[in-house]
Amino acid sequence: MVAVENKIENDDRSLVESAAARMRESLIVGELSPGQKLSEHQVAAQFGISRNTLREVFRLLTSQRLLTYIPNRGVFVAAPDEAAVIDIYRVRAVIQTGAIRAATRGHPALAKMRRLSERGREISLTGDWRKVGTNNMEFHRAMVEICDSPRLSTCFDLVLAELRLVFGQLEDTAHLHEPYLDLNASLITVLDAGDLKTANSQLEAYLIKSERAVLAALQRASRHM
Amino acid sequence: MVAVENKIENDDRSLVESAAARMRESLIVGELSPGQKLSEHQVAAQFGISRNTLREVFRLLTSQRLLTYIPNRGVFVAAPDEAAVIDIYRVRAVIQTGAIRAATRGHPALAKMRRLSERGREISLTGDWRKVGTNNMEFHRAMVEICDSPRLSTCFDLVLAELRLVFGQLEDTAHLHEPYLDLNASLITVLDAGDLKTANSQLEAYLIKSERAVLAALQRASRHM
DNA sequence: GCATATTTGTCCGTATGTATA
DNA sequence: CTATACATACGGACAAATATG
Repeated sequence: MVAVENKIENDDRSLVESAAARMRESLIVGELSPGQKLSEHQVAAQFGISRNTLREVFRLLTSQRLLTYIPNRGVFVAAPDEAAVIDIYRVRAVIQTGAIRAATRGHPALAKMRRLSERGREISLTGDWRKVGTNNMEFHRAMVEICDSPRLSTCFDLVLAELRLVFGQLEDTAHLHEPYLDLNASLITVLDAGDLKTANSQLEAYLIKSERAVLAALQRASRHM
Repeated sequence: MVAVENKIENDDRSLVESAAARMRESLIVGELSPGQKLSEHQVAAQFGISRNTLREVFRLLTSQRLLTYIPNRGVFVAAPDEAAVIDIYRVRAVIQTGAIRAATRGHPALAKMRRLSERGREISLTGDWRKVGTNNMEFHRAMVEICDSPRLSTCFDLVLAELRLVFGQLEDTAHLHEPYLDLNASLITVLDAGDLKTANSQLEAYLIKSERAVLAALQRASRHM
């Protein structure tokens, strides 16, 4: 049902943390379908950990909104609906416009963004759209780093992970990221020039466009079920 | 050492959730000192729950930054330092200015803010500064509700809880809240008038002032130890 | 609507490793 | 350096809630 044989060097962390990381990855790449029930017994066996330890993992991922707890019924893979998507983009708007407002010329995060933007173009040539998507997320993650705020970055990571959960529900992640390569490139050019006003309007345009695309794809997906 | 005999009607939730709520309250009101080690055995006995259950509670509160995990050493009450305070106010600035930018006349949250502001004045007359502080937090919490974003509100609640942890370290919470009654009242007046520009500059003034006061108090407190 | 099987919620005992006096 | 204390993790147990036939 699910691939869990990745024992990829997680020994530096505690068992519950490494297991949480593994399950987090499974969730993000879409190996588990949203709404799916996760049996304690079964998952514990798959991950090779005890039920007690697994319950700690569940608590962690539930607090990150990747899993959903229903009392006396167990945990389920979170299934972000349209309301969730709308809310996620609301969070993004607030945090990312805040980031741009905080942008100062020469900030390390800007260089990182430029690097990621260029790398995104390279990846797009290979046609690996999943990687393009991941790269795009890293680009926006770097944008938030302009704030130099670990707490804002953590909060942002949470909603991004949730968003990837949504992408996992969709089939065609291709055109969900491709059109934004140009926008991202333009954004850093404007930012480097210090034109925060234009940068913010471009960002808002991006967010609206992206939100609409995700919502439309989500509605298509839910209709096909 | 710590009062834990409050079995105040927590039966509707699961054991771990009610225990987490109780411990959360203990942390926020300052019953436990920052940096203090929390022995699994001891705390489990005090709360009347098993160590397994307690560990789930610890995971929850750790993800909320109220506790700190040190591998193989256990959990400790989080001790937010100056860097944390600075970061907290950075988050507040981004989220709360975002909230004000989203303010529309007649939004329910504005009415709530007005109610809380007036209530704050009443409480201040009694001289119960702890309650004034709590009221002030609720005021700002209501401000974030303008966004109509559960995720932003949750994120904001997290940093507010952390901030209360800081207050727990200080003795004189009195003048940490009193001067802001006027500012809050003024803020809603300006917001009701729809003058977002002025509202934001007043908010920024508040945040800077408050941050400086907290930082100063924190430095005084750390010197006295 | 009932009886039964399954699963969650919670606890205990215990073995092992890690940190500290 | 040894001993003690403690965190980490496991497996088993049982009641209560839920799902199933």
